[in-house]
Amino acid sequence: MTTVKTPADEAEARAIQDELRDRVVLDETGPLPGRGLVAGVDVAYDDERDLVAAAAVVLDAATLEPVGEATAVGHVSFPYVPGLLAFRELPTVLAALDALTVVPDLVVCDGYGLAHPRRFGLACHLGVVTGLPSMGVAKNPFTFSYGEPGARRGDSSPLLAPDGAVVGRALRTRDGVKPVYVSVGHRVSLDNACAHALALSPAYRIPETTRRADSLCRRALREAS
DNA sequence: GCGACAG
DNA sequence: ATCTTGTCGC
Repeated sequence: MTTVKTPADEAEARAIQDELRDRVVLDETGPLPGRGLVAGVDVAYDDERDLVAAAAVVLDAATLEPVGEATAVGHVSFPYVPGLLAFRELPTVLAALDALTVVPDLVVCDGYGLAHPRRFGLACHLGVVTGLPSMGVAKNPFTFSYGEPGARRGDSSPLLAPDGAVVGRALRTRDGVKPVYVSVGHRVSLDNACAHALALSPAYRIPETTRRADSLCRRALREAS
């Protein structure tokens, strides 16, 4: 059972990120696109009732057919603070991952990995505590900048931190549609992460993994007591 | 000091 | 994230 420490405050949360950051592995390429089992994770909130529902859905990367899924419901343990999203989402996400009966070869997160103020976003955190290769696909550029990529599916451009460092890639998954923002989490190369993101998005802007996880966690939240 | 800011 | 059905268009 993997878990995450719930910080008492924001300062402690940042300290935990600074401590865990060194454990991120960046010199592995990860599973090849279109091969193995890929999990998608997402969460839905009901702040009124103090509830969080997480879902993990595993797809066969070759066919995109689901081979496993699990959910978990918990209580909101941390407020939403940009840069500290992992402390809000991971406790319940890890519970859902633990409930899976299959072990994924890669986990796709709804958010960022290295594209983070301290280079330790949600996907890095998840990867480090589970040991699994992980990556992030976000719907918004957060505080990062990028040049508009070409208009065709598959076109991309570097996602840049304020200091000019490349922290990910703006990737067009559909012709003429706003790109998604891909960054490495743990034990995956940026090239492979982008190839996975593209292979997982044959019909919609968002990868099938997160689309499936999104609908599943919403259903779990509705059905939660 | 102020604003911006993944989900 | 969340409030939310049908509808316009390819």
